[in-house]
Amino acid sequence: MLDMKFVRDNLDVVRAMLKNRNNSLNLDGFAELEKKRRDILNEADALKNQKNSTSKKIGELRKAGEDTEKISAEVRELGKKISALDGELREVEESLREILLSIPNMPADDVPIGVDDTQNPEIRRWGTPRQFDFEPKAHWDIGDALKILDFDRASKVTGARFTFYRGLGARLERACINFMMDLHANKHGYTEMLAPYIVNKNSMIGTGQLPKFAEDMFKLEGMDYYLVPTAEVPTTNYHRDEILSAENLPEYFSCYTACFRADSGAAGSDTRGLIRHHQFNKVELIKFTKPEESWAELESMVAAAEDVLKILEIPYRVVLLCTGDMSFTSAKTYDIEVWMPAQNKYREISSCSNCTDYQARRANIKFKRDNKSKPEFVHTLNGSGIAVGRTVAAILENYQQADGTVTIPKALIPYMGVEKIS
RNA sequence: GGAGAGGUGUCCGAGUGGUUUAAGGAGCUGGUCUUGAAAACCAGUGAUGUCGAAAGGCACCGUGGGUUCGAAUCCCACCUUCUCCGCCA
Repeated sequence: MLDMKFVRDNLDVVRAMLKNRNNSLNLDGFAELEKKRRDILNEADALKNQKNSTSKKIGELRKAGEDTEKISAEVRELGKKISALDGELREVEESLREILLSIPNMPADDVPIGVDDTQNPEIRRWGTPRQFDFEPKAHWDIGDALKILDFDRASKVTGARFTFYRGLGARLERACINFMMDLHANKHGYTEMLAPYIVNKNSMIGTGQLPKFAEDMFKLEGMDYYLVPTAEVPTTNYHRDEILSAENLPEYFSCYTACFRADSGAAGSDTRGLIRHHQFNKVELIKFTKPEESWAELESMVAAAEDVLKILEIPYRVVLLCTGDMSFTSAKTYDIEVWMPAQNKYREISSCSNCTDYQARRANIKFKRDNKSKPEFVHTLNGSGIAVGRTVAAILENYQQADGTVTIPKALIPYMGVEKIS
């Protein structure tokens, strides 16, 4: 969330930001509420001060054997006033917090203002889309023909938007996970992590999924537990309510999890294939950095994610998300879009964001520059490194052959044990 | 799942109702000594959050309630850690 003082002193700036993000949140009344909070707080604190010193006096009087009945009654009255004020304060603070939790992060200055994904500038392209001398098939048709993806049985066993991988299809998914985890650990300096797939409510608030996006999540019945929508949630919350020391920053983690998204709003698009599922695999990259380092760290995080596609030799492009297309917690996001021959277009396969101090403030993650200095909020970054199911889809489409077989990218052959799927 | 024992500041650790503005260590900062360092000694510091221009105030001893003029200390609930037992991939 944003700093309350910042919102108070920059209401117009925040309002303009909301507009750029297509966010309809109304901030009327915020300033009044914030003032009310301080008024109540000051009044309550003054009364508490009076109460504390009087109570101390009672102790002394008792020791001296004097009667304290009258003065005790006075303090009792004070106590009543104080608890009334405290109750009022709690309500005001809850309302303020609710508002603050609903305000998205401030986009960085170099993020273009735009309405939707048609206004995301392309930053760079890598690789040349292959020229096919036959009509390239969609990955779901390839997967079906090779009997390595089974959507029909998944819908019987569970429902729509799930899949079974089988045989070399299952192995290809697993090979991609292992290849990505090894790459980030060995080459890019990330500490490997395996995290819980279930997190509590405070974690979901910490990274910004709650309270606003509850309908996108799978919640466990009768508990305040949620299936993780991304490894960003457990891994960023790893340091929730902690004060880190500067010498350990920046800290890099890579974490594979299955990801679970209810995504009810997205029904209707990408109904076929691996692109939009309720459960998918993803290798996530997370960084905790000092504020002054986070922009450079974002660039190197995108580079690490791009490296996956470079080594797999699949064409892609990088776009910078405009204000209207950015996620709630992000100050700046690059998407990597992979080339999908059958659809003849680039499709999102990674999203790398600098959340600046926005999540750190929600999750209370700080660091100290040295022993004497005051704690400051860290900056948190997260990025897909990369989405595994979509990588498999991209491999199937980009590496398909005229005879219906799929060759395996060189880097994955050691993980697969075979050179093609037939 | 059952039984027992715990959760105190950066760390160790004392503290069962009123100089606790949290003892005492360790640590950290400065100094003395030393060629330099260590050790020793002296002094300082003592978590974090919040309101305030500042002085200063308020909150905070796992979390949330309660009792009391006054709670780290008493009561209740919850969370969590450890030990033992049971079950189990």
